[in-house]
Formats: sequence, structure tokens, C-alpha cells
Amino acid sequence: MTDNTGLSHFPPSTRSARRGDSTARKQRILDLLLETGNATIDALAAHFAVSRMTIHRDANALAQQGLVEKLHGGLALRNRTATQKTVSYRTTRAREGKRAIITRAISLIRPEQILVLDDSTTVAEMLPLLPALAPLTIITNAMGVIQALAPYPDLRLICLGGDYNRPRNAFFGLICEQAAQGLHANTMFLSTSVVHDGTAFQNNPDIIKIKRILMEICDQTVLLVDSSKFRKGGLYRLAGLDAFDHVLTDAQIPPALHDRLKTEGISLEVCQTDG
Amino acid sequence: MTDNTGLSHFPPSTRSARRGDSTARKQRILDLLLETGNATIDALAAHFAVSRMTIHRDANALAQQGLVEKLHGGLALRNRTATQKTVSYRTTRAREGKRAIITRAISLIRPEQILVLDDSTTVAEMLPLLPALAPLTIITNAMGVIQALAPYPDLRLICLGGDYNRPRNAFFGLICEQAAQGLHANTMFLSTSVVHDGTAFQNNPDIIKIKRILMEICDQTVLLVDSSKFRKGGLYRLAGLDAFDHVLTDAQIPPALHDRLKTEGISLEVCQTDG
DNA sequence: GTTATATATAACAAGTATAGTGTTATATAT
DNA sequence: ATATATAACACTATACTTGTTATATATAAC
Repeated sequence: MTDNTGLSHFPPSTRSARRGDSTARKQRILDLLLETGNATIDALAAHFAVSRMTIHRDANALAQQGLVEKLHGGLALRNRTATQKTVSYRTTRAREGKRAIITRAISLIRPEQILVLDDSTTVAEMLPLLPALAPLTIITNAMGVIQALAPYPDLRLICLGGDYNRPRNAFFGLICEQAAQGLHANTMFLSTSVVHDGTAFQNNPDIIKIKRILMEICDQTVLLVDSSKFRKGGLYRLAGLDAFDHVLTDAQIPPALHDRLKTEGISLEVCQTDG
Repeated sequence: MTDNTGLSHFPPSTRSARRGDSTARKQRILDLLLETGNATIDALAAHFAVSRMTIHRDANALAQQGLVEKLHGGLALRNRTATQKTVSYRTTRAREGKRAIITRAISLIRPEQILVLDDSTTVAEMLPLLPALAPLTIITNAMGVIQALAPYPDLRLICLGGDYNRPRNAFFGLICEQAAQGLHANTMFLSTSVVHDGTAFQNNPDIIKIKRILMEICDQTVLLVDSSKFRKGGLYRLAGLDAFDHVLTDAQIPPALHDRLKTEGISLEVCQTDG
């Protein structure tokens, strides 16, 4: 039976397919949806210069995984609280000041110690420096800490379990709190969203609870707050700055604020970038 | 440039290749070696009716995995027990059987349920299929489960914390056990190293403890054991097979063993590959 | 409520990349 | 000197991806 479909009349190039394109395009569709929230099948087909059917197939695959929702004529991101937004945004905020703080924080650590690390981006920047100080025991409720330190056999890792919180990539809740209560540690390194009026604030009550418990079970607490954190805002009170054994910040802190906190007896330490 | 190699003078069938043949033949080479201990390249080439070169390539791949040793003119099994244990060996061996088991296991899940997943490789193969069944709540002590399911917002993830065990990429110990004791779930899916004498065995006492606790807090337990698990070995007794509500295996289970277990009242289910 | 239009699915065909294999030529080991 | 191992190339079959058409289904219009 010879060609009677008419397909062969079309130029071959329109039917070409490079292997592996499909997954790359699906990823880019997700990227687009992360910005726009939703898109029509036609628009995507035009954007990628492929047929509607191809987008349909991509959409079906993504819907199968539960990542997007197929609507009539288009598709929408299923849940916008994806990790991308919060994490990447906060990460790129005040990096250079943080480095000085990290350096000072690391200097407080001695081998064989038991450390508690919270799920903040500031503390996350300490992680690459920890294997050099092994052996250490690390207690944390942050997935990222476990993942980052898992390769190093001289670090003992203890994870506080609990309900997985996607935007923070960490565990919270009753399980987390009970696990923490049964432990003891030497030093806790933590950060907080906002500091003002001599008080550390946070926006999420679950985070407050676990941080308070962890502070209690530690001999010593070290608060890492780059100067951008000294501003208004923050819904829930975590603790007064006098509750911390060390409060590390960077040179950008306003001198007036610095002096006032010092006269109030806060263990404030301004970390300078060396070199 | 026209044909000057002489290749085209040979009938095309001698150069045919069916995709996927290679891994099957490698498996059969291992099977042969498990009986004979060693074999010459020529003998293997004759046995499979392929060229020496093809056997060379197979042998190189197997040697790369450390399963066999290439000698001049032949190849020998490198370590009899190690080969039998090697993950990749077992993986390729019972893959299609596992798929049938996975499919059946998935069919036991209903949306809104609370599941417990252990840290076995068998259960790991279920993970990609879970987002489609959302919403679900997943309880686990396995890092891989959390990592694999983290992107899907309709899955609630609860991690049992504890001491991080690198080789298993999971959490164990007191914290893990205490966290588990405070929970309740609908269905637990678990696997085990070895099954014989109507009993499931494991090699690590920490694993036994957490698995027993998790079994207790679940309404229903489903044991996934592909037929390669029915063999001697296993140091610690986990539980009799009668303790599980479902015992799923594949069609390769010896009929005699199957009949005996059924007469003993075990809820044994042989999963067939559909299609 | 019925019709018209847009969108979704199913089925088929076609192109491309890849894995698998054999042959020859060259290198290495026995 | 001979047997065996590797490298390089050619070729095939298959799986993957895509486009087109035909059919079914859903939304919109009246």
C-alpha cells in the first residue's frame, strides 16, 4: 500500500524530532508557569514552535506528576508555593556582610562539639566550612543541612523529623518539638527574620516554638543577623537579644543602633571582613 | 563514496540487533558463571551465537561493575557471594517481577490515606507513581522518600528523624522510634532482606526495631518481596509472614513454596505483569 | 435546549537518536 | 608466531518524539 495519507507531501523538517527535547521543554514550561501562573495551550505551542498536540502531551505528563492542572484550553501551576519563590529571593539578599558573620561564627566551633543548626539561609552558608572542623555532631530540622553534610562521614547528623514544610525545606510541628526536647547540645547557631527594639522576631509561630525549644537545650546560643535584618516587621516575638550569648552582625549596622544595644548589655559583635 | 568495506555483501540478518538483548545476555552470562565458575570467550560466543567482540563488550561491562574478572581468553566470577548480593545484579534480575509487585501495591492505595514507607529499594520504585494518587500523607524515615516527593504539593510528608545512617540514607535510633510511636497510619509498605521458613528476616537490629514499631501503628501492612528474596540468610527475625495483611511477590516464586505458604494461611499474592 | 465552535483525545505515520552488533585493522599478550 | 584484545567504523532495529488527521468532547452562542 503506497502513500495515501497525504502526510508525505509535507516537508520532512516539520516532522523532525530530537530525542530528549521533550523533557527539556517540559522543564521550561514549568519555568514559565512559575512566573506567569498559567498559560494557554496555544500560547505554549506558539512559544515553543511545536504543535498543540505536543503541548498536550507535555501537559498530560506534568499533570500525571501532579505538578500542573490541565484546564480546558490551558494549564495552570497546581500550587504556587513552590520552593523557588521564597528561597531564591531571600538567598540573594545580603551576601557579603554575611561572609564576615559566618567566619566569626565558625571560629566559635571546636571539634567534638554538638551543634544545633536552624533552617535559615544564613546558617546554610556555614555548612561548607563544617567538614573541616570534624568530628562534630549536628542536630537540625533543615533538610538542606542534612543533604549538604551527608557526604562527610566524620559528621554525625541527627535530624529532627516532623511535618515537612516545603517553602522552608525543613521539618516542624509536634514530632519535631518532642524530638528536640529529648536532646542536649553545646552551641546553637540560628538566624531570624527581623530584629528591632532589642528583640528578635519571626513570622511563623511553628518556627518560634521549635527555635525556643532548641535554645533551651543548648549551653550557648549564637544569633546571626546581618544588618539588613534590623528593620521593622515580624509578627511573632522570638526572644530579646539579651537571651543570646552572641549576637553577630556586620559593619553596616547603624552606629546609633549599635551603641544603644551595647549600653543595654547585649553581647553584640560587629564582624569585619578581613583582608 | 560507495561501498568499499565489503560489509554489505553479508546478509543483513547477521548484523541485526534487538534493543535490550545486551542486558539479558549479560544476565545469562552471570547465571552460567554462577554454575561453572568460569568460561572462555569463544565458548560464550558460540553458546549465544554472537561474535567474540560482543562477548568482550559484555565482559567489559560486567568487569566494570566488579562482578567478573577478565582473564586472557576467558572470564571468571570474581566473588561468588558478592555477586549474588550485588545490588545491580539483583536489580536487573528481578526487575520485571518487581514492576508487577509495584503495580499491585499501588492499587491498594486510595486518596486521602496515610501511608508509611520504609527505606527499601523496592518501595523506592513506588515513589514516582504516588503523586498521581494525591492527596496523600506519607510517613517515612527514608531521606530518599522525602527528597523524591518534596516537589509535589499535594503530598503531606512527615519525616521520622533520628540518627542519619549513611549507607541506608535513612534515620534510625531512639528519636526515630519515639516519633513513630506517637503516630497512626492506614497502610505500611515495606520490604525485607530475606524470607525463609515463613519468616521475614533483616540484617540490622536498628532496622528491626523501627519496622516493628511502624507495623504496630498501621491498620494494614503490605510486604513487598520479589521472588529473589526467598532464600536462606538474614540474621534477625522481623516477623512471621502471617503478621502481614498482604504479602506481594512475583510469578518466579517456586510453586511448591507458594502452595506451602498458602496452606499455612499466609495472605500471599502472586503479582502478574499485565499485557 | 440546540447548534456552532473550540478544544481534547486517539490513531497513525514519519524522522532521529541511540544501543547493539559485526567486521576489519591494529595492538598486545601468550 | 600465534592467539587474543582493543579500536574504529558501518549498519540495523528500535524507542522516542513529533505532526497530522479524524473523531469525540466540552464550552459558547443563540
